[in-house]
Amino acid sequence: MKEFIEYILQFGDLNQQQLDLISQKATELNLPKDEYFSEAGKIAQQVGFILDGIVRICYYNNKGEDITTYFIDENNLVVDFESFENDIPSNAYVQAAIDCKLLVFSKKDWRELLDTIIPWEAIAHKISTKKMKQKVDRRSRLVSEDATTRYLNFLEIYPNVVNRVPLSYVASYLGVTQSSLSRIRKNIR
Amino acid sequence: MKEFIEYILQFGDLNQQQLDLISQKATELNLPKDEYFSEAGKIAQQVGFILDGIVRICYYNNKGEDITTYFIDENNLVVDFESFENDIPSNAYVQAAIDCKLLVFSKKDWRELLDTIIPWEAIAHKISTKKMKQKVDRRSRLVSEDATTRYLNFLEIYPNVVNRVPLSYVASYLGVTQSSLSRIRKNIR
DNA sequence: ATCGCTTTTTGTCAAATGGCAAATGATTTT
DNA sequence: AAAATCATTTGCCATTTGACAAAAAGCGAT
Repeated sequence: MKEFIEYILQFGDLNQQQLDLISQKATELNLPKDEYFSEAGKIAQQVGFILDGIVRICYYNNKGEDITTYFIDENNLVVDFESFENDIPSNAYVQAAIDCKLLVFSKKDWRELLDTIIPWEAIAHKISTKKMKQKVDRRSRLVSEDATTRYLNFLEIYPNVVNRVPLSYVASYLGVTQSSLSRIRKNIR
Repeated sequence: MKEFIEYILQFGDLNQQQLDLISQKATELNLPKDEYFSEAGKIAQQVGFILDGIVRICYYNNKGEDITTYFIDENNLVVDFESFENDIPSNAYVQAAIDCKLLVFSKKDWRELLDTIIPWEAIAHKISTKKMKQKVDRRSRLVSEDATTRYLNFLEIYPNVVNRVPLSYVASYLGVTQSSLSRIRKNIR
């Protein structure tokens, strides 16, 4: 819980009473590898914070290939805000890439926090904006680089991910085949 | 102005008095081709709405190449919300890809609207979330497709852009060289 | 129409990447 | 430990794309 408190205090000030209220709403959730946190076509029902593990965002392209578009690791929020806030179906899967331990807020509780804690909305908004911006920037920089540069960039951005998830997830994130990525890794060594 | 009113009413209800107030704050701006609406390293100072023209978001990668990461065309908002709201430097250029006519709100006026018109914040938030989500999705889908598919997809998403901006902008957006894109176009015909 | 400039197309060749299949390695189950 | 299963690496060849340079096309100013 401490990690989450620290996380949100980066985005705004809250007093002890408010922090206690937030703590009360959080529940722990163990999400085993391969299970979904939320699914495409369904409305996101919860906000999560990763205490331990790695989650990936993915979808199936028109060839039916499973494409990872993002990784989220420890001490970060997991939520499709657009789906969650507006009650519209998400267009991506959020799946545990490895066994995860999450802190979870239900939509009901999250909305209660919004109503009760005045700065909460501003904090949530800041987090959401910052995270989406980060995602746009990261993915934008994937397009115009060669595969090796993309991989090196990936290592910088996600130092704690590469050796914990299957190669195929990283390959689809980078937009190369698994065999190409394997060769790229060989050349770097 | 009518276009802008219609645009924002998609995201929430406002009465006539509120709409008038908004109209008063808007000023028209002609932005000639190649001029910047906002620049990397500087704090975004205004919100724009494109009445006519096309704007592109771009940056320089570590090889010094000019990379377009996004196009924005008529009847859409132009703003780096993260920079604008938090007064932090932007990391991208926003440039007129062709001559543009914009509706512009200064930061001061925009904040006055936030203070005066209660639903304004929620509307701005919805727009910002939706636009960023769209951007993430569009760019995500660029990585895992081959160049021809990416181009066809571009045509669908930006039917009004392709013949109005230089080929080189489209090429860097798609992550291919200008000559490759030229060949791809030839093969499609 | 012509000149000068920019943009786009094309040619040639080299390098990067993909597709497929087999081999190797790692992990789990029996 | 052996078998079964899954993940990763490698080989081979075809295809795509990039790099570079030259030609062609488009466009505005005169």
